[in-house]
Amino acid sequence: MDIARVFCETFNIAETDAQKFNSKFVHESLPKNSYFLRTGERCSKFSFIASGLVRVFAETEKKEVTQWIGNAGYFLTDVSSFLFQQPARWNICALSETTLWTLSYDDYIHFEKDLPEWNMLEKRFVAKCFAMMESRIFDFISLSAEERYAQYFKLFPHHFNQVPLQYIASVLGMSPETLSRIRAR
Amino acid sequence: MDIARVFCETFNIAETDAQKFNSKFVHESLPKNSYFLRTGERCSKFSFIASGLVRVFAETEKKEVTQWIGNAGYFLTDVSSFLFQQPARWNICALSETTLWTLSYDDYIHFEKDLPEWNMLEKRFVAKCFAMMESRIFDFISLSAEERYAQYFKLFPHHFNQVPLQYIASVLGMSPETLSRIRAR
DNA sequence: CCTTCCGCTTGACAAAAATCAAGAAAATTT
DNA sequence: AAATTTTCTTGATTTTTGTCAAGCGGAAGG
Repeated sequence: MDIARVFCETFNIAETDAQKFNSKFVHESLPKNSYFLRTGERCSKFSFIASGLVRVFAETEKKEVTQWIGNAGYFLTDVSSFLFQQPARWNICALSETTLWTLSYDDYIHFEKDLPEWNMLEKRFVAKCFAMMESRIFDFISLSAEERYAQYFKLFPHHFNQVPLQYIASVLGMSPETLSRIRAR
Repeated sequence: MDIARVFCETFNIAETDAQKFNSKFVHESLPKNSYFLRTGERCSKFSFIASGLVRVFAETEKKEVTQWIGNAGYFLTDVSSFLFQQPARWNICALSETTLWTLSYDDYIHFEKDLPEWNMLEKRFVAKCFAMMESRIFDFISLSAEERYAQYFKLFPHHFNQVPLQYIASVLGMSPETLSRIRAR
């Protein structure tokens, strides 16, 4: 998997420009059930998921809440924790053997200093994350549980044979039983 | 209201740096019920709400969905439409007489070209927007309707005597009747 | 000042979803 | 392969929420 290619497509820049970033992303392996990040830590990685699946979740007094399932082709980090070096809100744990291309925070800081266009690329990246979240909120306030399931199934059909359904239920904001019944139809 | 001061606090920069941005933000008045933006347009403004209230909403086949209520102290734009010059998703309409400080897209482009730190400021701004959305999604999947109401009331108590409750209900993802009943307790 | 419109509340009922509990199915470990 | 754990499904019940309809009250406009 070629990070430069991914950068081209994600940030809409020329392949020659994207090549520059390639070298600082190092290959990393994340065994199943191992943690990429834990709540309270400072996130020091900005990674691209080359293969595998990860679960982003938080613990509350009552229950464990899954915020997102990440699969190959997505970038992975705790945005707020990484950018502002704050304590992380999320746990991030591998659901299966996962491989990453990882930029360390130190190398990231050098990009920020040395590459004038870097901040613009980052801005575009974060703006796209924002747009995803905006759409998700719109789905929560405008769609029924069943419509939200249909939406998710259209976007991530491959999750359904690889991710425990209870986690998907949590992402969709419903109980596992409700998801099971919706699927039965 | 001093835009430079707001920039200092929002982006965590020195007041002298912030002064530079001041001049390009022009004062603008938005009468009650007039539109800042309509779905499908290209958003050409990045504004700061000096006073008043606006409603960000979209039409669906079934109903009108209010995504957000903006009040004094917040920035106002359709992030995706402004940054990527795409057709806007949102309608934005003044709920009351509103005053803004507005940066035009043309001046914004000049900032992007001329000020090396501009993209970093923007990145921070968008990252904060992202963090807000992330929290809101977490609330949707982890809290009950009543807890979500309590949360909203804590954050925006002043909305409740100025914004029609049906709009707040929509922001919270519930029917006006349900909000009314939750409030009755 | 009166009328009209809009927003809010309330009640009755229907629909959707959560909860609790039991058992089946699948995956993992031994 | 058997045992154990985890995950998923299903049923019964309760709780929550949505829908429809009626009525109240205040604001806006004639």
